[in-house]
Amino acid sequence: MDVAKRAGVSQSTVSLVLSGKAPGRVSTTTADAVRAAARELGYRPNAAARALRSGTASAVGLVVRDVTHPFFGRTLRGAQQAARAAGHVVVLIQDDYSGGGGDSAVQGLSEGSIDGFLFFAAKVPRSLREPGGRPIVIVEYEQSRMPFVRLDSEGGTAAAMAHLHALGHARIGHFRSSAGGQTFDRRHDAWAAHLRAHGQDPEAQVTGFAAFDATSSIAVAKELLSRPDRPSAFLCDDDLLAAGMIAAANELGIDVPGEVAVVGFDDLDLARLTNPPLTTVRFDPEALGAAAFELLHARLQGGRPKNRVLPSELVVRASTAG
Amino acid sequence: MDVAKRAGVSQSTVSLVLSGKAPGRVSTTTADAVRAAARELGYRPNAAARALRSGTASAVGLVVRDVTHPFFGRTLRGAQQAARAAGHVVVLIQDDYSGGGGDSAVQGLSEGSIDGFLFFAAKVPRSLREPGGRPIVIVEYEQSRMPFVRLDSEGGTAAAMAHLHALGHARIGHFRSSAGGQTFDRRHDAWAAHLRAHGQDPEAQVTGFAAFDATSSIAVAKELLSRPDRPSAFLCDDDLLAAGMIAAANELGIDVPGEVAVVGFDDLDLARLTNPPLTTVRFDPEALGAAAFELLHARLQGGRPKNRVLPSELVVRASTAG
DNA sequence: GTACCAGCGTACTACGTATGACGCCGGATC
DNA sequence: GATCCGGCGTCATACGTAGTACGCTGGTAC
Repeated sequence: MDVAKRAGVSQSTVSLVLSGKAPGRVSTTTADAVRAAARELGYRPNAAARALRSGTASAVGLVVRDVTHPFFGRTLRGAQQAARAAGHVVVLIQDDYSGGGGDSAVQGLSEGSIDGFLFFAAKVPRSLREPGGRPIVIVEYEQSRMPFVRLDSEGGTAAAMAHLHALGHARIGHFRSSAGGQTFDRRHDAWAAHLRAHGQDPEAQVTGFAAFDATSSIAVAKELLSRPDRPSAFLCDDDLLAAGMIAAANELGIDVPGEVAVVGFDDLDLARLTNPPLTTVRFDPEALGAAAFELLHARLQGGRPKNRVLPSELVVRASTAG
Repeated sequence: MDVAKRAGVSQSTVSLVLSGKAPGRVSTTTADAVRAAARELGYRPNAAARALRSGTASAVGLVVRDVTHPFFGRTLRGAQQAARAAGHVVVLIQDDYSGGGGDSAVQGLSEGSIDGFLFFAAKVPRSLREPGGRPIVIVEYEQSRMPFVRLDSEGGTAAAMAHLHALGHARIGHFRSSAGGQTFDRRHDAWAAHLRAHGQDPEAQVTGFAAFDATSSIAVAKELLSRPDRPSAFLCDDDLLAAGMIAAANELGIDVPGEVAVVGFDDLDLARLTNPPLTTVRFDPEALGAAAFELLHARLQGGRPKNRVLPSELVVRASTAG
């Protein structure tokens, strides 16, 4: 090792100094000399060798099915900031972990170069195993077998429903995501619970499914808005769906919120761009990402961290008020 | 190594078989036995050891300043598909490579665990160096020092301007991205070139800058739309800006496209959700990502690949027509 | 029968780092 | 003066793989 030669010490000493284990083992003078030599030579430790020897790569993978959803970028950002503070790196892996097997990217990285995984998941297959014994923390999905961090969709839904209720809406439809997954099941359950608590039969309400894209959401929304028993308000599983519904209402000449009120979820940037702007249930994705990393980090240290549920906030705009 | 023991061969033989170098060195019978043993034991080669020994990690990093932009996810998807076909993995790194130095994630990964980098860049600092001698391919930025892949913004802008011209628009404003960078400079230059070619002075047109978020774009758009010398059409650097302008027009009671026509770039999903839907210049981000990976891969093989410029397509919707 | 060869497989080393075991040295203790 | 001890460093090894050089076996050619 060149750095060792230049500093006039052994390779072991260099390793001790640069990995921060110097105190009590190496004098300040020597440590400074090593650091100076390393800087002058532009030395960078080899990550592969370090990972091989130490068994830890100081890197965690964030696995996501679709990186495109705007909500996700902010989750990543939160995880990344938390990771950086702990001296780790987050690498993002786009992968449809279909069944926890195969030669997916996750499997490819699971041995040696990644310490653990954050699964950003609408739904997690029952068959998911911790690949190569690497710990996993699930983001936005709850199950008994694995640690998780998720959003309080129940609370958010309850707040949105209470808001609509206070505006006089009794029959409220549910425009659901066809993506499936716990997130949306929770919203649907909380929606149904509210209706039942106010003497309505959820089964009798107008509901429909659409995907998170304009073509699908507008087409389905048009159909829902054309029903003879159209409700006076719709809870939409996501701002993208809500935007689709508003676009459909505009096309059909239905006034929002006069004839139909619309509520979304997530408070995407898009929520301010629709006409009218969207009332929506906001979450804090950065906090979600940070909490997820912290759980994983605790597990890597051998701990047994507690699962977390993060709160929501209702943002009222013109699609329900005025 | 357990696999070797189980198959009754040496570790060397296992390595030969599993890395595909068996033909001519190992008999089919032995090779099959090794593969069977590996499968039964659920053996996964250690990526760190492999990277250390071979000097290549079969992984490339895609570095991006902000993963949130919808356009980006699709670029990643394209790169990932191309990489998978070549037996590589793409990891995504969110990093503001501010000056090519520091203890950024890029630097942290540059030695040993990543073979090369794709820089998805609005702008690339002059000081950017290939970290640790790892090759870089720039995405959507052109300079003489490094290989690049970019979109034909000139051609796209020319098509959009020709379209507006054919509809009778002579004075055309430019709603510009404050993000800066070559992409937008090219669009601005092509916009100016068109105007000059038709006897207009670009300097005399209405222009303004905004960021890619609703707050900024709507506020600036309102100001532009309120100018006494408001043009009959606006070219917007991005669909997000265009959506902001449409939202602002709606708020101000200005009819789109009757009083002002709006054109965006990228054909984001959002482009179908605005009211009216957006005429926009579409690119193929998947192709961009794939081309970028292919250039990097060629460089890793020691080649000197040619830079590439990918074509555009004008998508006409209601924000300019009828 | 000797020499050679092709086919098949193995021993061994290197990659660059982390770390446990050990060694040296000067000062303090009795 | 012999012993011990704390402070400071170094030696040597191991991590799991790739690849080079070598060795064995049985058949073929002379």
